[in-house]
Amino acid sequence: MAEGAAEEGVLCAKVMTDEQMEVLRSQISAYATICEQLVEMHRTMTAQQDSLSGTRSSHLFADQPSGGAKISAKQRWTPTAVQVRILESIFYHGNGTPRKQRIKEITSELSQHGQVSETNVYNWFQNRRARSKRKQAFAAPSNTESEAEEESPSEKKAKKEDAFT
Amino acid sequence: MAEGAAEEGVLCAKVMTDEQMEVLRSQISAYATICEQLVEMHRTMTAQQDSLSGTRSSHLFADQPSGGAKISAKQRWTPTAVQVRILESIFYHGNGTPRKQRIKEITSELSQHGQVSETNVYNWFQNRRARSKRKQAFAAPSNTESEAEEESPSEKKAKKEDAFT
DNA sequence: ACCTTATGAATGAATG
DNA sequence: CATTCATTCATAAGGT
Repeated sequence: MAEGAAEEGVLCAKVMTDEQMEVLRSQISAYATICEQLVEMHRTMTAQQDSLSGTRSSHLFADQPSGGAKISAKQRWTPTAVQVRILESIFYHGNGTPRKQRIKEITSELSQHGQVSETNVYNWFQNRRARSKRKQAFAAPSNTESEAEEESPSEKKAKKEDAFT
Repeated sequence: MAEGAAEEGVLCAKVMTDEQMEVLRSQISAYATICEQLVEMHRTMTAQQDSLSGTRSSHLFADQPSGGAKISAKQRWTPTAVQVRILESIFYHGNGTPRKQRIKEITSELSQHGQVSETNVYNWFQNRRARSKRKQAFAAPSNTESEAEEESPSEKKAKKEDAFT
């Protein structure tokens, strides 16, 4: 499983090659896909079971009861795993500037996997971009060009670039 | 599970910081955990549904007997006493909102007393401020008494307001 | 050893 | 957009 690779990277060194990176990347991707499928499968089966015994015990990972009797519900939107995946994928795809129309489309698509509003989507992209940028700021304040190494007090640490959540 | 056991002493040019590693690590861990739970759940339901056929399809992906998703290592940054003192002092000094540049300076200084990243510092101030504010919510509803602004730099205990419920 | 508390980190939403 | 706020989650620390 993925643990092997992860552990390897840590135990042996603090660095990763592009290849290793790719491996991890695809592994995570695989997990994501599998999870989606499982969720779907589970949903179906749960629906079936409900007809018989109404045994519901799925509050594992923020699968909010759509349209359920949420009395003291959370006020804050929490995207489901599937939704995050979709959003991430869109974000990653390069469409960094979702227009009004685009937002609607995305919202529409996400609605199939849970309650969501256009504002949610909008905020999500805003936050995503901002945080991505901030990480870069933290990460690379130094010049990208290979110039004279300044007298750094310590090793160049803190390069926080988001993976691909 | 130990599939990446080949790349041992690879000299890597492309590096990954501990933060990045941690992100990946937790992501994989999260997916692994979710997958396990889903598999388990699915298994249970399948067993329920057709207790006669006993359809087991849970070995689709990875069904490992051992505690697989246990990838843990360094997880959370914990400031040293000295670092806390410095941070506390800076916070007390009035710089309520440290800018990027300021963060870097502080990080630099703290680095002399232990490993820190700018993200750590950033988070620290965020939390510190939030917490400080929350504390006053109880202390001063509308009293005319002296309003306590801060605590002593190195002494900031007394945080027992569980709010309600 | 478990339970509680403190606190670092993540993130949706708000504000400028 | 850039920052900030508020809430929440996860986990290290500490008490019983």
